[in-house]
Amino acid sequence: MPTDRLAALTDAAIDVLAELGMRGLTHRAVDARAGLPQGTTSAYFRTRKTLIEAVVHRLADLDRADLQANRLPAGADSPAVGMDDIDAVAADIAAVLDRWISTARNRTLARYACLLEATHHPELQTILAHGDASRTQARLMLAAAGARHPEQAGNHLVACIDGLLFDRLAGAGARTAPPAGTAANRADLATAVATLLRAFAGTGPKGQ
Amino acid sequence: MPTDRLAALTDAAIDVLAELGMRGLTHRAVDARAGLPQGTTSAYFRTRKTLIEAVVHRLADLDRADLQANRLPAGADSPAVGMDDIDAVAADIAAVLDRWISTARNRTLARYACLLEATHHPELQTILAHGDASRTQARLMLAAAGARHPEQAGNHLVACIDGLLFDRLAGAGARTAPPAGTAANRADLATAVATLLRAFAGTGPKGQ
DNA sequence: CCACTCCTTCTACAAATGTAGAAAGCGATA
DNA sequence: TATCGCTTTCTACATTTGTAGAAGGAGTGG
Repeated sequence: MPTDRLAALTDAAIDVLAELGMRGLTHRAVDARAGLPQGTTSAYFRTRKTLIEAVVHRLADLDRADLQANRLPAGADSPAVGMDDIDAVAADIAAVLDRWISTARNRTLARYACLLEATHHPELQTILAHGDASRTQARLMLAAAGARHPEQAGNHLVACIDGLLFDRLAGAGARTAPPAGTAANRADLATAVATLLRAFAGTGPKGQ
Repeated sequence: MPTDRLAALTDAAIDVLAELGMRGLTHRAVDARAGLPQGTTSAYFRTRKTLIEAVVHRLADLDRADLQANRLPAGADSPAVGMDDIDAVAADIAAVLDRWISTARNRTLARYACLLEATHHPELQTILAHGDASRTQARLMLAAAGARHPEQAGNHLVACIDGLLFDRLAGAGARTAPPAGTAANRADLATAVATLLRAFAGTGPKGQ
């Protein structure tokens, strides 16, 4: 059954992509990273294109599973969401973000590499998965909180949260912000996210 | 005088980087893109590393010049900034962002490619330039507006604005948002940026 | 035991790439 | 004009990479 082998190869490819960049993603590098004999990747993914597509699909799957497991806490998208909940929701989101730059760092890096690649290879845009699910959730939540234009606000909100993520992953925040994986980082992210939630929900600020 | 030739090559390299990605950035590809005889890039940048470094420096320079030319309007960082100004400031920022995804798209794409590359090649992190200058400006502005933690808020603000940028460049916003270069896009960005400014300045929202 | 089928591993090879050095052009100065 | 120093162009070559196919097992049914 080649399915575990395929998964091993694809995961190795994600690591290679994260650590060596799109340029370093070669059949042989994946073999080495997976600890499998040379030629293995080439046998399973006859062309480089199929290898990249496999990576994209796996990333999409992982993200889907991740978001599924990390539903916002009960009621976050119900009309009864109040100001107190917002801090809780923000903390949850911050926890996810922090994991994405610490534990799941490689996956996140690989995703950004693929997003950039999708710019000149439109067929890769399956990676919408992440963005789309988040957007729906954001839209529902903001609508429930009484935002005036939940669709637009949701899009802006998700884009901004992704900005916080990328900043800590590859931007200046990677140097200036508290180290990934620490409570301080989660706290810092949580205040930012809370500010965003309040702002895009259209309710007053609580001070930062 | 090789300086214009160097500039031509580096600019061509930026275009190649934007259009073909890090993988497509080869000496020969740059030659072709610049319309110069094969071997030219190899003569000026003996190794690929120097070529990339040249690209990074050029991007940093261009960004510096851009930010210099696009200082926030008079008084934006003076204590007298009021709520009315915020919309004007937001519109200005939105205009810059819109240009970065329409006219200057290649430059922006190349910058993100380099940022990702800097993740595994720390010596490339000269690209701070953009982030740092923006951060300083943001911090000053927020401090003047009376934000409680201007440093932290400034960092968050810049990260979020970059998130809006990346979203339209390579994220879902590239498909869902109004087309780059249009007034509609600038307007959409402006409302998002205004919301952010108000939120991180700690002043009440005006509704989105 | 054999034949057949799959999965795995190895090998081959053309194309592309990084890099260095040779050749060629060209302006200035004696 | 001959020579020198420079920039530009061309050529060569070892590596790396993508891709295909051959060789080698290992299990299964006859």
